[in-house]
Amino acid sequence: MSEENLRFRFAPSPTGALHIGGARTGLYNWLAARHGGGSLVLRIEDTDRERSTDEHVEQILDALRWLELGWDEGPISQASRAESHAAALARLLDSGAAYHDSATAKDVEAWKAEHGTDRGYRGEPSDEGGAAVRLRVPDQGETVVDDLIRGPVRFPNRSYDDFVIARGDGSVLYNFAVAVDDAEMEITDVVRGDDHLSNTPKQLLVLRALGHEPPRYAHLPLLHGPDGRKLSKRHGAASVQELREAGYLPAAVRNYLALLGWGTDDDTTLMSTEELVSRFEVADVGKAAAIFDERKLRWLNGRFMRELSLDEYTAAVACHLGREPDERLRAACEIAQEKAQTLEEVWPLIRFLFEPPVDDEKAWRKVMGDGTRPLLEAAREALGSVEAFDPESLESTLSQLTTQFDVKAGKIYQPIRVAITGSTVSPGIFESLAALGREESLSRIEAAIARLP
RNA sequence: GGCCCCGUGGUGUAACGGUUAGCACGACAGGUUUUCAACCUGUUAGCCCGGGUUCGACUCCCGGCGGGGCUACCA
Repeated sequence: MSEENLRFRFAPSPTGALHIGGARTGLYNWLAARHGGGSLVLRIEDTDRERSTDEHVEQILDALRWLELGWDEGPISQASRAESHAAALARLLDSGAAYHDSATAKDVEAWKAEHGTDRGYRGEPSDEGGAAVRLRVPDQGETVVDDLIRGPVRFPNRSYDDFVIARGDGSVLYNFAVAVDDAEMEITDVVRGDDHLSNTPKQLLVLRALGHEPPRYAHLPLLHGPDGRKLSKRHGAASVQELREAGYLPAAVRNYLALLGWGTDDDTTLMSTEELVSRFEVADVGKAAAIFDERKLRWLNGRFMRELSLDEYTAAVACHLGREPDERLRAACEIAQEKAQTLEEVWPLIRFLFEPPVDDEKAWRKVMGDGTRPLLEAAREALGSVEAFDPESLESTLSQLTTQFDVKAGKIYQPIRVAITGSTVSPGIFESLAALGREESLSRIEAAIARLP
């Protein structure tokens, strides 16, 4: 390997929110750039002004920032590249490598009906105004994409149309713009989705006509939904924004996404981002499409959540809830940290500390059966008289009741839990009582007793 | 239709011309436990099919089947 300066680029098209597949492509570019000590260029692929909107650009930048995937140059929009594109286009027109052609889609179809479907369309130069520009594609030979992941992939030139590189109004099209940009920005490595593999020969043809050396290419397998089709909105969480709203941690998402299509040779699953950077290699990426499975993400996220310090955890929860990370929230987080797999799951566990108990008929029926009254009354007495209202004291006091009444622990703890939280699920009962405080705990138990039949 | 890519359990993956095909998630069972989560133990399930090459193929080759992508004056 030479000492060349590696330059990667991530070029999302802002026609919607940042898709999970796009996020993985961005991540792989980021990891590869960091791993190789190179730089990452963020280019916005918005040559289609009809579908690309500023709002979508902002969404994508926002998603990237949330994922903590920084870039070294950009974002660069296509508008700022217009002059370069026009100049390159003029050169191809001058050299005869490209020509104006007024043929419509119908004309092309008719041409193929006559010449066979396995042969690409070949047009004739036209002087008509408003004609699109097509690149001349040779009938002979093949264009080879030397892919880092798949090895050499051969495409017969004959099967490609003289494709359109600029519209009648002079604006350029993707396969042309992307080739010009990659060359002029001196991109060394293009890492992108598999859906671009068949387009690569077109870009190579443009590059050749312009006299540029092509970059290295690596085409990533696509991401599919649980039904095996290309991942889309139908498959639940399909965008980074949705992942964020579902309460996942950026570090967990990075770890999970990295594992979708790539693995380590020693079976390591849980990796910090530093470790990802040091171990990731584009050439090691697999070839087969992967299915996005949220269950493993949940597990991974739980692992990351539990490894956070209490301050980090509180900050993350506060941010997710849109609250201040104050002492009260910190105390609540302390007793809930071990319990949740996503940030979204934290609030149901701690809300009893901020609001009255939830009204859950099912929980009540399940737990507040016959014989509950004496147990709750005994608990009320015990809690009223215990000296220190801390988890340790509460445990020793309440555990005495289980021997006194000769019942299983759950028989007495569950009614207390439902009394103070309204739910059968909560953080540890002693911690919960302590966090709620003596006065409020007693009043909620009192209210529960009053409600008993 | 044409061109191209891909094919290891339900999911993500590892390995290799010769292993009892490994790991993780999930599922199931049990343990622990004040609920849940976590944790511990065990079980489950895989090389798409058919030919070749080879002493030997999941691994190499060919064919089939299956899935996917591209085939726009979209990106």
